[in-house]
Amino acid sequence: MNESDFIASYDPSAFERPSVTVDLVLLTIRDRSLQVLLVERTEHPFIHQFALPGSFVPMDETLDEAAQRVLRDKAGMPPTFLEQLYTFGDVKRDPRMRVISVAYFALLPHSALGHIDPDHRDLATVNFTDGGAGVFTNDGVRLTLPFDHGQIVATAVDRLRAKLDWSDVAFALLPQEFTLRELQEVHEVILGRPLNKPAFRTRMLGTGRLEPTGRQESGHRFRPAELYRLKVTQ
Amino acid sequence: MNESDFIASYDPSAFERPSVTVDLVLLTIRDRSLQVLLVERTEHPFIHQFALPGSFVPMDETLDEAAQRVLRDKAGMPPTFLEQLYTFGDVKRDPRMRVISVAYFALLPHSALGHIDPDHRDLATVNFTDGGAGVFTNDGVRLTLPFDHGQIVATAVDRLRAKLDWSDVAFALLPQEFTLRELQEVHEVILGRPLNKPAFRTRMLGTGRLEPTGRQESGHRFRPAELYRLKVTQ
DNA sequence: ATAATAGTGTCTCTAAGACATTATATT
DNA sequence: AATATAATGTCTTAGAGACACTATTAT
Repeated sequence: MNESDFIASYDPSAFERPSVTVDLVLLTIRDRSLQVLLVERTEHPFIHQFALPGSFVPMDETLDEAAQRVLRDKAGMPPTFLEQLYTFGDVKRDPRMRVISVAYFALLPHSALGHIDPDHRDLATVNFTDGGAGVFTNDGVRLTLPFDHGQIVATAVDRLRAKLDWSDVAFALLPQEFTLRELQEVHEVILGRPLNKPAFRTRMLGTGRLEPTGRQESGHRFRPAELYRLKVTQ
Repeated sequence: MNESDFIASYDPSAFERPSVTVDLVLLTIRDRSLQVLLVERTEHPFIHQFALPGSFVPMDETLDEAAQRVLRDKAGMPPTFLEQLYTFGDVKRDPRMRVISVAYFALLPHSALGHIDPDHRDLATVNFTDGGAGVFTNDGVRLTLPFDHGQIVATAVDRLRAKLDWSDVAFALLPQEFTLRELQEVHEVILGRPLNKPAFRTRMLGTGRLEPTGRQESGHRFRPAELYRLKVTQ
C-alpha cells in the first residue's frame, strides 16, 4: 500500500477524540487597573455564570481563525493584539466530556471597548488584583470562574508581565497616540509598582520606536504633554 | 432541565471533532551544537522519513501525561525539563485528517541520551544551525521534516533562547555537577556567540543559585575547575 | 618547562534610580 | 498667582565588556 492509498483508506473515526475549544482572555486597562472581559453563559454547564468567551473549533478553521472569530462575535472588536497563550487539557476540566481548550490572549485599549452595551449584561469587566491573580466584580466581590478559567486568566497576566519589556504589549493597551505619562501608567499598572520618570523616559525614547506627532494633549489643567505614536514596523 | 440532567443527556458525538496529538522536541547539546531527537516513521504518511516523536492523546490522559509518556516510550528518558511549547492547528497540516498538535519541549544533557542504540535507527540526532533554524544530519545534509515539524523545531529554539537568561534551561542541558566553563559553553551554543568570561562568572555566581561541591573536574591536561551544582528550589 | 585553562583584579562604559530644577499649560 | 505636571540635568550606583595578570594541573 502506498501513501496515497493509505490516506484514502484511513478511517478518522477509528479512535475516540476529544473536543477542542478556543477560549479568549481579553485584557484592557481602566481606572488604573487591569480588566478582563467575561460573558454570561447562556447554556449548561455553569449557566448564568460569567466565564471567558469561547467557541468549539470547527473542522475548517485554524485555531487562530477561531480565536479571531470569537474576538469578533463575542466582543465585536477591531483588529488588535491577539496571540496564542497556552493549551489546557486536564481530563475533567469540563464536566460534560473531554474538552481541550486552546487559550488565546488579546489586548485592547479601553476606548475601543466603549461601544459595548453593558445593559445586555453580555460584558462584565472585572477588577484584577495581583497576589494570586483574583478576579473581582466592579463592586469588589470576588468571582470564582467556572471550568479552569481562573487559572487561564492568571496565565494571561503572567504572560503580559513577562512580555512587557521586550514586546509591544503596552502599546496595544493604548490608543494610537499617547503621552509618555500614559505609557508609564500602563507599565505601572501591569507591574504593580511605580517607576522612575526620567529613567522611563530615557529608556522609552532610547528604543527609537517612538515618534513624536508634533501635537499635544489637551483638556487637563496642567501643562500638556507631547503626543507620541509607535513607529511602524521599523 | 437542571445542570446534572443536561450533562447526563449531553451527546458528545453531536459535532465532528479533530484529532489531538502531542509532538515532542527533545533538544540536547553535543560537540558544541544543538541537537534534536528525531525518529523514523514506521507508518504512512511520510513512512521511513524522520520526524518528531509523538502520539495521539487518548481520552484518559492529560496533555502533560501524554508528553511524559512519549518522552518515556520513544526516548526512554529519566525525568528532566519538559514544558508545553505551542499548539499547531492548521487545517491541512496532516494529509490524513484534521489533527491539532500540542507541541512539547524537553531538554536533556547529552550524557543521558547515551544508552540509546543508534543501530536501531530509532534515534537520529541532527545538527542545528541558526539563521532560519535548519535541521541537518550528522553528515551535513539538510533535512526537510514532514508535517510542520520544521516550524515546531524553530519555535522550540526560539523559546530556548528566550528563556536562557531567567530560567533553569541551561542547567537542564548539563549533568548535575558541572564547571563554570561548561555552563558558559551551553550559553554560547544557545546564543550562537562568545561571552565574556569574568562577566559571565560574576553574573552566574551573583545569582546565588550555584553551590560549589568542593570537588574538581579531572581528566583534562590543564588546571581542573571547581564543580558546581544548582541549589535546590531556593 | 610547556600548554592550556582556572580564577581574579582593574578600567571603562552604559543604564537606571534618586533628586532637583525649569518650563508651561489651565483655573 | 496657584497648581499640577512636562521635560531635563546631575549625581550615584550597579552591571557588563575588554583586557591583563596569577595560579594550577597534566604532559
